[in-house]
Amino acid sequence: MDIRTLCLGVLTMGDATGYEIKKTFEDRLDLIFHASFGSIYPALNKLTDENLVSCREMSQEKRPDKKVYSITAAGRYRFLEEIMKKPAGDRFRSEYLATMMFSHLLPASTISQLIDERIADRTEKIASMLEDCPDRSPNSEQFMCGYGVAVYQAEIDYLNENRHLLEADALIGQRAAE
Amino acid sequence: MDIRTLCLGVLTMGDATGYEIKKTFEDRLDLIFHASFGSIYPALNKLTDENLVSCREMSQEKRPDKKVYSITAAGRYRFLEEIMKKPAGDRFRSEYLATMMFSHLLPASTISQLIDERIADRTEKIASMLEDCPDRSPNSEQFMCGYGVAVYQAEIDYLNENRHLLEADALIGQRAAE
DNA sequence: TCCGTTATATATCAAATCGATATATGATAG
DNA sequence: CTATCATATATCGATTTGATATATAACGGA
Repeated sequence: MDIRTLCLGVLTMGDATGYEIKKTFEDRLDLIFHASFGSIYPALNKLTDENLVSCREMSQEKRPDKKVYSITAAGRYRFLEEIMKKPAGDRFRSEYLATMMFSHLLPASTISQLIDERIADRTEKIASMLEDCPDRSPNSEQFMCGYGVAVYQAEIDYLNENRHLLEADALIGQRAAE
Repeated sequence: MDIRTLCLGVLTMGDATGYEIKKTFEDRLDLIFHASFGSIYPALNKLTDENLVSCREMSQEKRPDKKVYSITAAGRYRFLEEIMKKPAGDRFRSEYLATMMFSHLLPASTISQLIDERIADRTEKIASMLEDCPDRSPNSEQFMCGYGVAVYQAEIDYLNENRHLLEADALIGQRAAE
């Protein structure tokens, strides 16, 4: 499954421009699947070439022109083929956790600050998820929203209960450095 | 922070071959930072060119020759510089969750099976984490291990409590298709 | 008023990274 | 006897990132 496939998926939910697809990735899918402009625009061009989406250009007043994409019947079929495949394993990259892994090399104050910031960030993300995801949404979106909240809340709880492990390490490092 | 930096990080914990570094990523860092052979070997070559690591070749009986890498003083300094920087945001990609997002397009049996498999996988991962991460480990490793267990357990709990949301969607999709 | 930032919108490109493949040997399991 | 797994390194096409460029309008603060 690549970004082309995910663009098809977003388009099954309704027509959209490349910009709007990026917004959807940012707002609702970043927890699931990260994608940048540099991959979305080329993906849409290729999908258009393959007749999996159609594109109509619209000129706008007071806004740049835009290209609105619609998924075609062939596109829907292709998307179904793709999501029938066994999903590959998750791929995760967190510079934050990588930093924490080496907390014993950093000053205690830096570690504490990073943890505070993380908790604040996760708290914010939970709030915006709960706001954007009311009862009206389809079940799958509610599920995803709840999933995000559950995981982020687990992270917050864990940080609050175990931050002393890292803060102790950092203190030791600091003393050794003195 | 790139894979070169993380290789330096792994080498602060002791000398290792490229293969062993890959193992470390798989066994203990996959939750944190994904990396493949295709990026690790070139990373080590470049680090060697920059004198951030040194390399000694060792011929072995009954095993292929290997190259053991050690971090240099310059490497340690560079690594510290890198982890002092503000960490970039997490980058996540889960084909599994992407599939779940469109569960209403799939047969109910497929969804149920995927959820069962996910729970089994997470349960296994927790078990192996608890096994590999006893008290002897330094605080930061215990912290990471606990973090993984907490997040995976939250996922399992959430799936058990909310799988009906997706399974209901899939049933509806199935009826509509009939 | 002027200036910086944010939002809308598309496009491109070097650099980073993935994942598959190739090569070689020994051990272990079925 | 054969298949698979573990050790070990290397390469390469394809994918993806993240930064940058371009253009216009709105909005708020100094």
